[in-house]
Amino acid sequence: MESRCENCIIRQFNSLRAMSKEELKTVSDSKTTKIIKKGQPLFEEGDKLNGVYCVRNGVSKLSKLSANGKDQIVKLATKGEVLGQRSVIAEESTNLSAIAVSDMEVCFIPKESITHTLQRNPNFTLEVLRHMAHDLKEADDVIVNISQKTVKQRVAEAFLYLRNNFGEDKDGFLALTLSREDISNVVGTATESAIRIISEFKKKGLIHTSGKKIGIKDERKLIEMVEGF
Amino acid sequence: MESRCENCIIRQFNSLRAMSKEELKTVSDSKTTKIIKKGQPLFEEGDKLNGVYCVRNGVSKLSKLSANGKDQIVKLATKGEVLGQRSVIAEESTNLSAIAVSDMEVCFIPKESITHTLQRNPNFTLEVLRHMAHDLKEADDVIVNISQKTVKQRVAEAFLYLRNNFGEDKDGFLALTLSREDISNVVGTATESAIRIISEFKKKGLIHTSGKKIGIKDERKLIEMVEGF
DNA sequence: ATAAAAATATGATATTTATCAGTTTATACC
DNA sequence: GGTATAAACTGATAAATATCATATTTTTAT
Repeated sequence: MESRCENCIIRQFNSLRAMSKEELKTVSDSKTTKIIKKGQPLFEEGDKLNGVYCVRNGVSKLSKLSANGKDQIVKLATKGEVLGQRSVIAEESTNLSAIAVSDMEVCFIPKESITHTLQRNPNFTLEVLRHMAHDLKEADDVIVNISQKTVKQRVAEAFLYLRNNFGEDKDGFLALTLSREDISNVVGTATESAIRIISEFKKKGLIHTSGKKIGIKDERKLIEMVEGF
Repeated sequence: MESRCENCIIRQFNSLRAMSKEELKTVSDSKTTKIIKKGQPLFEEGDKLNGVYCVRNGVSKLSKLSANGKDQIVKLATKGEVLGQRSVIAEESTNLSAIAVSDMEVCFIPKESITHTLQRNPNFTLEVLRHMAHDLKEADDVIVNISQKTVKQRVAEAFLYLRNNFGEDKDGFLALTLSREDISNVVGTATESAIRIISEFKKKGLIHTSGKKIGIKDERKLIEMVEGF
């Protein structure tokens, strides 16, 4: 199931699309495809990365460990996203861990092909820059959300975010199933608090659950809650 | 007091140093120098920016208004930093307001000279990318801090940050004096809470104050507090 | 299929933080 | 220099959230 980057559709969603044919060929020749099982790390905080990971399938959480031993999930990355770029560009060890929250298929691209292109192809560099500018804006939004919204609002927002970005299955449950602990780490709260709020939402008919699966039942009310009614 | 970018030392601290002589000349010919009084905005959230601001002197807060009417300060930018880059690069209106917290001298550089260079000079683009990668890392740290540390820890950290980045005056007060409200907006808490904590720190001998000026008295204990003792 | 382990759930309580109301102190303006 | 205005401060209280203890359910491994 080895395939060429030149034919990979995923590329259309990320900065690799700004590469020239030859550059892409080099990348394709040097890349290796990996299967990462749910729960396994792509890399861990502090690692020196020798390349970047292009996500072909599945979802990874990007998180950072705090002094008190809790993880904070900073971003959920899916198909098309390139992980580890920041570290390779800044030439420093990574500040985040990347752990699969579903089975993943990723391509590892050694940093040389990336840095080489960064130094020569301004279109590519600019494209990477645009993506990073977008990430930075999102990070600003997260900061404001965490500091100004209540835990309840943030949980509601997380569910809407999960549906908008990962969709639903046939039964109306969020396609990406996270553990309660992961949810609390996205939201930035204690696991028990997240669980309590999930129970409350369920009681109020905003969501329905089945095991760890969660489905959105009353989108309007969730949106109202996020906006502060 | 009109001067040329070619001779400006500030440039050494930011991505403009990666520009060629000719590019720098173009920038210099098109730039305008502005004096911004404390409290005045460079730009406001939602503005479409026609260029970037290179800070020659003074400090600006970058903040975002939340739904409940409180500002969250995301970053404090000083000498050498270039503001508005993200917006110009992504070609979208800015997500942050920039307001002077001390008198400032800035150079406004029309976006054309920036985008033109971005498309042609990969060194420059890469340099901008490196700076943005750094900002993104810092933003991640802020997210983790806000969500995992107590308000007390964050206030302590803010004081240490202010000293490390802006220094002290002859009397041992933080060189950058922020209002209590600004401090609370950096920390992400209610103004009264910040004030209460400042009083407490003073009582415990961790800091000393004079009017709105604050000085660090016991650095070790502040550091211990940040780390959770 | 069953035991063991892990995740989810709930209650009781403690702690942290926000809010509201009011006072004092500093700052700006005529 | 004196008054108006805003900022800083303090207390009382309410609300939000974390923590600890424990029960229940689900998952995993044998």
